[in-house]
Parts: sequence; C-alpha cells; structure tokens
Amino acid sequence: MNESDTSRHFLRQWIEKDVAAGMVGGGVVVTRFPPEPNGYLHIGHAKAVCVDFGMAQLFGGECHLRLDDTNPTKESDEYAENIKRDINWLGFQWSGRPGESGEPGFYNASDMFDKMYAIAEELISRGQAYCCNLTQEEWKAYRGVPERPGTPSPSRDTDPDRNMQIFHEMRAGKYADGEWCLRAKIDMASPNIHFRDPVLYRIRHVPHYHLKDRWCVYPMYDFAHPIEDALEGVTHSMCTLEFEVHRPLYDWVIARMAEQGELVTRNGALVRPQQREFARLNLTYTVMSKRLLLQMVNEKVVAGWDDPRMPTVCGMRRRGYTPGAIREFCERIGVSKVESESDPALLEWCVREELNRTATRRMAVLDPVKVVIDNWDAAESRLVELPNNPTDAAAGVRQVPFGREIWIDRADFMEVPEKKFFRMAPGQEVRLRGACIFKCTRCVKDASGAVAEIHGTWDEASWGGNAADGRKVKGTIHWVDCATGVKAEVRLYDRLFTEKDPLKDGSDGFLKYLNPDSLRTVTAYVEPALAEAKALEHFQFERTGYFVADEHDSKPGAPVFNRTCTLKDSYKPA
RNA sequence: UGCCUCGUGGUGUAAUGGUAGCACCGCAGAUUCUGAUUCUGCUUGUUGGGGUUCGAGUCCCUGCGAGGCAACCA
Repeated sequence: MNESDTSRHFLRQWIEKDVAAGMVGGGVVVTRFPPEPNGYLHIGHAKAVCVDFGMAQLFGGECHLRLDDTNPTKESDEYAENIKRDINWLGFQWSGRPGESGEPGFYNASDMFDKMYAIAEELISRGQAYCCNLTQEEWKAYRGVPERPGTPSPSRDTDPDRNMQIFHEMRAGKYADGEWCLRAKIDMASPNIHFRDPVLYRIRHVPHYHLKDRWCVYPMYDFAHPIEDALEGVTHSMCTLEFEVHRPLYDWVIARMAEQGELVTRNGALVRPQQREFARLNLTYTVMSKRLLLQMVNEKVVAGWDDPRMPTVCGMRRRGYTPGAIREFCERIGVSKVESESDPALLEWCVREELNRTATRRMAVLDPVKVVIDNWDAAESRLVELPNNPTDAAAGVRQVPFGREIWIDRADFMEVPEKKFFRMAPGQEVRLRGACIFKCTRCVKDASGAVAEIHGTWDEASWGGNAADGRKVKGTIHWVDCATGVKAEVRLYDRLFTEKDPLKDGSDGFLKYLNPDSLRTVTAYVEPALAEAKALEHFQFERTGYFVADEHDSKPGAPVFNRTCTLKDSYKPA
C-alpha cells in the first residue's frame, strides 16, 4: 500500500490542510487511540486503530495509546493487557514521549488525575464550576428536555470558597457515591444538552485497577478526554460520530485550559487539540457492542472472547484471519460520516487474497470415504511430489505418501452423477491430485444404503497425473493415504447469526438469531505433514478452504484446525 | 416535534461546479492437475420537487428518509 493508493478521505484532507497551513502546533501530527480497558478490541476498534495509527504514519507523526480508564467500575488489567497485545498483533506500535509508566507513547488517563483535579479547582476558583447535591433523578428533571430550557441547580451560585471546600471534602471521602458532584457552569438553556452544566466529577468509592484506592472521585469523559489530549500534545483527535454533539464541550474545556495556561508546547508552539468524528464500522450478521459480546461470553453462547466466531481481534486471530487482511479491509471500507453496514464478504475476500499468496497447501479429507485401487499392489507405497504453494515457487515442494487405499471426501463421489459433475462416479475418470488417473468401477454400500467403499483402477501410464495419450480429465480431487494419514479435529465455523441485523428487534432478543450451525466439529484425515502444525500456522486445504492450527488446542501429533473460510466455489449442483 | 449529522448501483466508497468511476457481491465466458487462483465481459446508482448556472451528485430553497444527543458510561 503506497500513499497514492490510500483514500483521500475527509480526515486525511482535514489534517493535510492543517499541515499545509502550518497550523499543527510544533509541526508534528499527533493522534491517539483511546480505548477504555473494559472489554476486548473488536473489528470496529480495528478500524479506529487503522485510522488513528494510519494517519499518524501517513504524516510522519506519532500515535499514542491511551487507556481511558476514568471509570473504575468496569475496567481491569486483563483488558488493558489484551488491548496492547491486539494492537501490536494488528501491526501497530504506539510512539511518542514516555508516559508516566516510562513506555514511549503509552499513557493511562488515570496518571493525569492530579492535573485534572487541579484544573477543576481552578475552574471552581474562577466561578466556572460548582458542587451540586441534586440527586440523579432531580438532576435529570432540572436538565430538562432538548426542546425546552432546563432549570438551574439551587447550588449554581454557591460561592467559590464553599465549592472548593465541598470539592476537597468529596476527594477526602466525606460523602457517599452520588451525594455530591462537580458541575461546569455553562448554560442551562443551551439546545445542546451537554452544555447544561455537565457533570465533571463524580464520587465512586471503588478501587481503580491501576491506582488502587488513591481516589474516590473520578472525572467524567467529557472533562477528562480533552484534558488528556491536551496534556499529551495530541493535535488531531479522531473519534466516532456519537461524540459529534460533544465537540462544543470538548472545545470549551480546551478553551478553559488555554485560559489557565495549561496547554502544552511542542518545539516552542502551543498545541491546541481538535476533534473530528467519523462513522464507526458496522458489519452485517454480527453484533459489535462490547456489552453484547460480554453477554455472549458470560452466557457461554461462545467459548470466550477469542472464540473464532467472535468479531473480536483475538477471535479473528484464532479464526485464522491475518493482520494484513484486516488492515486491507479497513483501508477498503474507507472513512466517511455515513453510517453504513459493511459486508463480511469483503473481509473474507481480503483474507483469501492474502492467504492465497501465503498459505501452505495441504490435503485434508473432512468427510472421509474409502477408495480402494484394485489394481494397485497392496504392498506398494509411492511418494507424490506436490508444490507447497503454486503461486509461490520459493515455497518449494513436499512428498506425500500414496497407496492402495485412500480417503476422499464423500462429496467428491456420486453413484449417479448429475450433469457436469466432474468428480468420481462409476465409469468416469478423475485425477487424484498429483498421483494418477483413476477410473471408478463400483461402490459398496452399508446396511443403511450409504456408500461404504469405492473401488476402481488406476491408469498406470498416468503416474504424475497426466494421461500418456494426452486425453483430458476434467476433474481433479484431493485425497489422503489411509496407511499414513493422520486424524485431526477440524472445527468448521460459519457466521454466528442467521440474521443480517441481529438487533432488528432491539438488543434483548438478538440471541434468538444465533446460527445453530455456526460450529460443526469433524474428525478428518490429513496428510502426515500436518501432524506437526504449529499454533496459528495457516494452511490451504486444497479444494476445501483456509484453515489455521488452533492457538490453544492444537498439539504436535494431535493437530486441531479451525476453518478460517472456505474457498470460493462456482460448482452449482444441478 | 429542540439541536446536530448524513443521503451516489445489492454493499462500501470516489468524483472538491465540467464524461458518474473503483472495489466487493452477483452473473456469463476463457485458462487451469485446486469447479481455487488468474484473465475477459455483463447487470445495477446520484432521495423527490423547485432554483442558480453555458453546465449541478456537488451550490441555494423545500419536502422525504436515516442516524445521533436528554448515564454522576465511554
């Protein structure tokens, strides 16, 4: 991907314009990715990661990773660690000056609590914030509705000294959760609800995963976020559309910081952060909210956050998706302000596009039925040479054992072939991939009428796969030698939901649209080389699909494979 | 119904007053020791109405539709 291939979306043009106008404080474009450590990253976050890190990369700037940990009730270290791991796996590394932890470009919002508190105190001194003891219900009533002005809090005109006293008492732990809060004094009549004296600080007697019990008052997002951006020297702060209506408040806080002389400088220039908003990614046939994903994990609808059916970054990794494919997908869906729903088919296309170039070819029979080559000497075994990847000669070749009895896939045989069925059928010739031409003579059935065994003969002049007389054989099928084939557990994944929009009836009933066939586990026979597959190693099982050795469960000698996606298949049964 | 944002093929996205293009999906054909890959071709689009202009997807007015905002969540 070079620069000219990259879409000139509106965020890029926004930054370009600032750069061209010399409007970037300090001359360095600084962005940030600010997840809250209260869940695992999903494909929607991956888009934001690509935008935030991607723009910084494009302009030769920095992108910070900041854990926005201002609400201790839902956050944890487990989430924080996995967020970092997932971003790295996606191929990005945060950069910038060391944060409190000493790690370059890495910040915890909570490390800025002292400064936030001081800024709040200054707001109080200047009569721009006050302490309020309205209950949440009262506050809701006072705030009013968007179409009518709200009512001022009785505490709105408390003098700064008294406010300061209460604020200090809040911090000292004198009050219970919700008893008091700190609010900005802005405009109770604003058509923008967020300007109606928003809450800046609330009391939470909850230990913080990072700072333990150091604080019992915590800043709200609208107050904390612009301060975090400003303190880090972020120049371009990009977030999703729902924050658009918060932007005036973001700017209000930045303006107050400017008044207080709290904006930082870079290379001698003041850095004044700006926020812009873009549409979040939606994918059909899945859900993307952390709350709902957590619900599926808790209710054990899936095996965990990294269940290969989950749209989480770790789930996709375990499914066999690659970082490159995910980045390519994020590039192709573009960036705009239109709320849209992307088609998972595009993601799959990106996955296939990469895996076709890189995945090692192997043969595996997922639904085995035995074939006996009657004119093959039972004692004889030969090696067949096959390329590891026909699209990449450098990948070399491997030898695959072949003998009198082999497994083929049940779907590759029809006792009464329909028209244009090029595979195995009585009287019909088919090529056994890399080995020889085989002609089926008959099949044996079991008591239930199912095909139990197929018999036929091979054309001894066709060793290697081509007929000596030059006659064409249309069908080629894959196989696994019975004598040396290895058993493997194979997990066949399909989409998690049957409904394009699982939330069409609201978020309560989405589980009724779960796809009952989203996971099917089979025992397959695979060629010997697959026995030693390494965790997360990608393969193409020829004619079947892309598979990956399971990150947790695959062991040498006892491989377990997850189906990443099928191959495209233009065969349409008549 | 207050404020804000957004409407381009089935989907996603370009065109920044000058030939509506690209990709995915779908369909058809060629090639093929993977019915894969590769290659070729095809179907389908500017939310309605009015205005400005030589010229409007783009600017203006108006209707229609979609989404967001009324957590001491982020």
